[in-house]
Amino acid sequence: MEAAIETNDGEELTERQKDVLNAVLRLLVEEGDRLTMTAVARRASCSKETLYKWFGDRDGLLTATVRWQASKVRAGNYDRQHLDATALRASLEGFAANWLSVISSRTSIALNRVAISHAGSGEDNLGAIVLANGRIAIGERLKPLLEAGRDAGLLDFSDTETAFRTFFGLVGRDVQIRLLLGDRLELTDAEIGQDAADATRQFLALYRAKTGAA
Amino acid sequence: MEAAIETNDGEELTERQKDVLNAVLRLLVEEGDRLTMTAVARRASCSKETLYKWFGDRDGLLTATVRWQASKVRAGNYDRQHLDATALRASLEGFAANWLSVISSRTSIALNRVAISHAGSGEDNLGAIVLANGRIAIGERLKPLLEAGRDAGLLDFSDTETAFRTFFGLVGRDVQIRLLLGDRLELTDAEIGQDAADATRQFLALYRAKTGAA
DNA sequence: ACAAAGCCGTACCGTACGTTACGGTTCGCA
DNA sequence: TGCGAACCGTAACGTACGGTACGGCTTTGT
Repeated sequence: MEAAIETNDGEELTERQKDVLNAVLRLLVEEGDRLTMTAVARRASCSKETLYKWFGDRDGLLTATVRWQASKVRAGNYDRQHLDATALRASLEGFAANWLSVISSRTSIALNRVAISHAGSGEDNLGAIVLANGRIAIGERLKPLLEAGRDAGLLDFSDTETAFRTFFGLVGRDVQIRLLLGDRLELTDAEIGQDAADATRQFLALYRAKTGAA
Repeated sequence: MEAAIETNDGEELTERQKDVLNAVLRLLVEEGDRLTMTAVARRASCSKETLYKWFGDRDGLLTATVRWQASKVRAGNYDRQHLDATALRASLEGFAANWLSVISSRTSIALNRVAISHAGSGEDNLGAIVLANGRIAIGERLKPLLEAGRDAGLLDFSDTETAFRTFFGLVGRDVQIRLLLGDRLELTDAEIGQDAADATRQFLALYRAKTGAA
């Protein structure tokens, strides 16, 4: 029940197809889920016939778009050999800041909205894809860091998943739900950095090993 | 920019109208946002003409439904005169458990989904209503408790809003976004109680006054 | 150079659904 | 008892949009 099942793609797309999906992304940000196939065709300067040939139907187009965006976001894992308290803190802050900028981006908000809409309308895997490339992907990337921190004697926890979920909560707090519900909430880079630092400080206060260094 | 603006209602509804809105709620849970006016009329055993006379149009019906549910959920504030460490912890756990059962209820998930969908589709206040009666309402009810805890020397923080958002994050973590995206995640009462206790313990670890009691 | 394939733009089709209209029935009230 | 208002059930209307068909243009391969 982990990632990799829903992430097998983003490639085998021609440049033209990527252009089309980028147009869908822009349209999704502007119009939300009410985008029409006609609007997509006009924006992407392609025919509807081509859309249907390439992506099957409307859901196929949305699915391809979500996968395409996911493949663009996928970042490298933070695995370093030398981990001290300073490096751990910096890495955690990096994760937190990155996550906050992702969830507060217009693209992420739009994609989560459409995925949530579809999750409410019967059988659909858009939600699973977004989940696999959001919440789950960040978890898979962060957990090795947490365990490395524990191996280095810097952190103390028994269950990695639980520790990760705490970090997730401390970082995200109410940001995502507020944005999804339409709350105006412009996060500047400075605020993101501050929030990331605060969340990291709180996380370390909860999970720093008693015998660890400062 | 606080509540009370979007909450002026839930009343001046006849019993028959409440029945209709309850039917909408049930239908919303079953069908999601794709519910049709015809389906509502059939389920509620009323005519479409009546629906339009009472609620104006489809959006009016949804808005009335969201307000009606909000008016049902509104709970009393936790204000007690005698607050010691034990009572504070119990109250926080109560808030946390209550919040977790709300956001994991099928009704809340359905309503948040439709509100989020509409927030993505142009001008709409469904999101604002849900926000005002969810995230903001719980904040308004919890903040007095936090400040009472501070006044009693049990808690230490400078900004109430920030402290509340931390508590919010520790309690909710990834639960709401996972449920909204369609993740199967059945929370039993026992798990909710456990999670509420854990979140409260972590919150107190972060915000307990240095000079306070155990 | 020419045929075949791919694609653009547009017109077209079918359906679902929001909204309105209307005949028939019930209920409150004088 | 009779009248009007409210309401139910259903039929009908108009539109928006997903999906398809087709004529013409461009590219590719031989």
